[in-house]
Formats: sequence, structure tokens, C-alpha cells
Amino acid sequence: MSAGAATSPFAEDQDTFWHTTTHIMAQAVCRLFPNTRYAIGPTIDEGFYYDFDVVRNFLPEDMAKIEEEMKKIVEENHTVEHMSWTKGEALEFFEKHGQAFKAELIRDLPGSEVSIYRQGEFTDLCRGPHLKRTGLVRHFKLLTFAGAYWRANEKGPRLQRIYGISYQDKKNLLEFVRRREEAEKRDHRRLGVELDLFGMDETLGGGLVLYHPKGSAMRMVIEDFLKRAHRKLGYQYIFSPHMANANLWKISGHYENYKENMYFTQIEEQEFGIKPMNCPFHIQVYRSHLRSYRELPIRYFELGTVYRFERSGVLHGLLRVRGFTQDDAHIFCREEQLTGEIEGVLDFVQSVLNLFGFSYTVGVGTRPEKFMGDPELWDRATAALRSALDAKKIQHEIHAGDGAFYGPKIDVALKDALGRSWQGPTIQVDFNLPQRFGLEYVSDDGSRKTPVMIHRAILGSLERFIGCLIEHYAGDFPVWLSPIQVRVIPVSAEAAGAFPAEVMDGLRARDIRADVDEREESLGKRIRAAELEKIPVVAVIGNREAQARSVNVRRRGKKDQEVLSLTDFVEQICREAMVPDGAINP
RNA sequence: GCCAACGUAGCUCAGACGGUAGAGCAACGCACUCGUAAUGCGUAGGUCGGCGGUUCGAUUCCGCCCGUUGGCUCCA
Repeated sequence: MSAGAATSPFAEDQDTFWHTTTHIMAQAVCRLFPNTRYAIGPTIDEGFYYDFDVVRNFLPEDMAKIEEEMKKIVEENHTVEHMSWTKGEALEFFEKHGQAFKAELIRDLPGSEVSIYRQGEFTDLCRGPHLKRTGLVRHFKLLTFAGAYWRANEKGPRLQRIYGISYQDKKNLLEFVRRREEAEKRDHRRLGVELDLFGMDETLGGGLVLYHPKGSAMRMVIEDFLKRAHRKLGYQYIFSPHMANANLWKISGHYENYKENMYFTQIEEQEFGIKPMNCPFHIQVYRSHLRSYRELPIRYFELGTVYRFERSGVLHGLLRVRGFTQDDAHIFCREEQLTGEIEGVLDFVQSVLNLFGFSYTVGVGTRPEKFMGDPELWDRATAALRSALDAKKIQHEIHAGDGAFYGPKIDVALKDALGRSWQGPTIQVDFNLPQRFGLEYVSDDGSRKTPVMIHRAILGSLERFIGCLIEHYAGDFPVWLSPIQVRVIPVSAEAAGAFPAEVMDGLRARDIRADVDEREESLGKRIRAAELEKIPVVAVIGNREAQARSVNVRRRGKKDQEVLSLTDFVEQICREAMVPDGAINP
């Protein structure tokens, strides 16, 4: 909502513009579909939507009809009138017109009066502000329609939502459309196929990822980077199995609180659950012997592959899958170490995201409806998270009820090409699982105490992170991440002789991912193929280079070339291929 | 899971009132031996997502299922 809303019922900022456009859309829908009940029509980050209950489902061709009707309403140039009605008046009006949703909203509003806007025959309950006339809306476009639920309740009435966008200038609308098209080209699902990084196979089932060799190469680079960074920061690497007896999940509370997201199987009359999280395993490692306060904090790290049942409709490329690998760690510490540990994790998260150049937003998820443990412990855990964020001066929102069932969390959201947010890094404070598992350490006075646990992931899931990474770089990965770092192309087999193979072997000996394209195709065609594969460095070798033991280096997207001696070239590439983890300070 | 749309060759897409399907790119083969984003010619490749139903006959019509896409709900 704009800041001007409180002072004037009319304004002209972007938000107001969208808001009036959505009213025009609702008016058009009401004209075309008699007895439409309109629900809510807010503005969003980019554009607006309105939810309707209409006799029949919208069809794709309805979109154009609604746009046509909207154009008429704009041409009719209705004055937008602002009124203040008593709740009684408003209720009577909307009930008389069969607008049950509006009546329900009015009943739930505080105060005795409600704000009403009217344009022509269309009257809506609305806080405003609005444009003064419908004629001020010029360039708009309806984007998509989709199902929605009244008041986000999936058991409640199903509504139909139409999304749209509008601008004062046609230029801006065209720019918006162009940006969306650009974003589609960066879509990781599209690039995943084009660059042969990964695949999903219908035969395997939805939400299960197959990494092809090139995607695997990237993943290994990231895994190696993570392992090194964690070692540097005092984490110990561990491994745990993919499933465990249901008893483990009963102790951890997953059986009670997370069962609907888990896969179970029966073996020799014993029930087993495939792991949706790694924490109970790490806890069992902690429990393997008695701990002293001197040992704490203990930090266990694992690239743990977990499986969670996700409803079929929510799966989305790599960004939402059913099997994924977390860069997961659990820190066991004394309560007084908690804030310091959280701050350390925050530093870790920030340095990694900065390394990749991601922008992100931070939220704190508080106690959900389905939770376990003592609310007082929840408050202490939440306070610890917030004070660490404050100490680091990290701006954050509160996401009420978004915590895990065992504790509150800091969630860091990354954005995909279309601006949608995806949760990546997460830091969760947990007083509950240590209690449930009876974890202890011997404190300096000899007494037994319960440690506190931090669950945390730096990237979140490798699948999701790689998906975001593909979109972030639009497939133009820096040399250190590129699946193929150097492609060697002989101008012709005879002219170059054995030298291209020597160059490739030299690079491979230095751990550079290099290959050679010695197909009997034109040079132009092979250069083009390398460009389409988004290979960052192409080394062309003809007889000039072969004789001088040099390479002609062409960089991705650049036409001009550079001739380097083989040794200089290898040194240069090795420098660029180094994983830039210097940023991770111990 | 819900609402809607979609599923034709590895990829991008044509196509037919219901009579078992094509194009470009990729792949493969032959010729060309080539200096920085597509050399030419040729070959092969499809249970038209799966299963049922209607029909003399279904890839086309109907139903169910699977998968995908955009949202909703839910979440890394």
C-alpha cells in the first residue's frame, strides 16, 4: 500500500494504477458474466489480480473478451467515486447484490465505517487509493488465470484468479513483456535441457532428478567447495544412511509431526522411514558417547540426501523436488554459545551468497500451529535468532508460524529468473530434539546438562541452489563452475597434428575440464556449437599455433581473440578455474 | 491435492470431417580439409504420454491414469 493512502483517496503511483486496473477488470468480468461474485483484488509486486466466483470456468478465449470490455470501460472514462459507508449500509448493499464474499469481509473489518469506491455500475469495498477516472488507465494486459481458494483455505470455496499488469506508458508495458521473455530464456528447466545438465524422467516419477555428466560436474565443484569450506570452519564430515527404523522417527517427533511428508516401507514386520531430514542421525552420532562441555560446540556436516513427499502440483524443475541433497549441519553447543554460533553461520551464509553474487531476503519463521515442546523455550530460541540478526545488522521480516515443528528458523530466500522466491539457506534453533533424545554433556561443575542444537544449511538443497544458479548466470557460468571449461578446436586434423590432444591432456593434467572437438565439421560450425554450449574458453589450434606451440583463445560471447603460448594459457586458465573460497574465513 | 492448459522424432514445432504422420536443428554416413556463430548431399529415427471405451477402423472422439506448465494450498 502506498504511503499516500492515508491522506487522499486518490493518487497516481504505480500501485494505485494497478489497483484501479484490477477494479476495471472486475467490472468487465461482472458485465460479461452475470452473477459474478468478486472476492479480493489486490496489487502484487508486479501487477495485480482479482479472484472471482463465476458460473463457469474461464476459458483462454475469455481473456481477450475481458480485455475488450476493459477497453470500453476505460473509454467510458467513469469517475471513480470514493465514499464512506456505515458497516450496516455496506452490508445491506452487498448482500442485496449477492456479494457474499464482500459481506464476509465487511463483518470482519474493525470500526464502524468502511471505505467504498464506485465507478459506473461497479461498486467495491476497498481501502484505496484509486485513480480519479477509469480513463487514466491506458496500457494493460491480462497475463494468466489460475485457481485460488477463498481466504487461502483449500477446504473453502474455489475461486478463479486472473493476473494482469498495467502501465501509464506503452513503452513500460512492452518492456515488461520483453523482460518476461528474457526471463523465460534463463529458465533453468530450459537451460537444463539445452546445456544437457540434468533431466527428469517420467519413468522414475515426478520430482526425482537425474544429473547428466555436465550437471554432475557442476555439482561436484560445488560439493568440493562446500567440503573444504566446512572443514576450514571447524565442521566434521559425517555420513548417515537414507532410512531408519520408525522408532527413530517416533523419538524425533517426525512420526507425529511430519509423517504426511515421509515415505515408509515395511521390512520383516519392522516399519522403516526414508529420511526427510538428517538431524536424528547426527543426534545419534552425538549420543555415541558422553560429551564434555570442553568439546562443545560440536559441528557435524553432511551432504545428506533426503526424500519428502510433495504434492504433485507443487513440483517445479530443480526448485521443488521430492529427493534432494542438503548441505546440512547440526551444531551442538551450550546455550551461552548459541548467539556466537548463529552469527558464525550467518557470516558463512553471507560470504557464500556474496561469492555467487546472489541477492536475498531474510525472514524469521516463528512457532507454527503444529509444534512440540515448551513455548517458553520457543521464545528463547526465537530471541537468539533475532539478536544474532540484529548484531549483524541484517534486515529481516517476521514470518509468523513459519518455523519448523521443533524450532524457529531464519530463512534466506533466493530469487529465480521470474522473481519468484525460493528458500535456500536456513538456520534453526532447537531446544526440543536434544531433550527428546536425552542429549547431555558434563558441564564444568560436573553436572549433566542438555545442549542446544542448531540445524543449518548454507545453500539449502543442492538441487534448488543449482537451479537458481543456472538462472542467475543464465547458463553463462564462470570458468570455475563451468561443466566444460575449455574446448579445444583444431582448425583441421592435419594442420594441427597431435598438438590439440597435447593441449587437452595438459589441461586435464592440471584438473581443468577440457575436451576437444575434432569432428570433421567446419570451424565455424564447431565455434558455434561451443557458443551454444556456453563454454567459456575456446582454444583454436591451426598449423600456425601448432608450430609455435601456442593457442588462439576465444572467450564466450567475444569475437576478438588472443594468442597465448601453451604454458601461459594453462597458467591463466588454472588461475581462473580456482574455486574462489578465499572468502570463507576460518 | 485443487483450478486451468498441454503431452506428435533427442530438441523446436506442423498436421489430418476419425482411414496407422511430416519440417528444421541435432544424430549417423559420404564428399569437402576448411582460420572464429550453421559446407553440401544422403540415411536413419515416432506404439502421436499410458490404459480402457465408442467405431469396420482412434494419434484424432470419450473416460481414467501418468507426466509437464501457470497459479492456489504446502514447503528446502
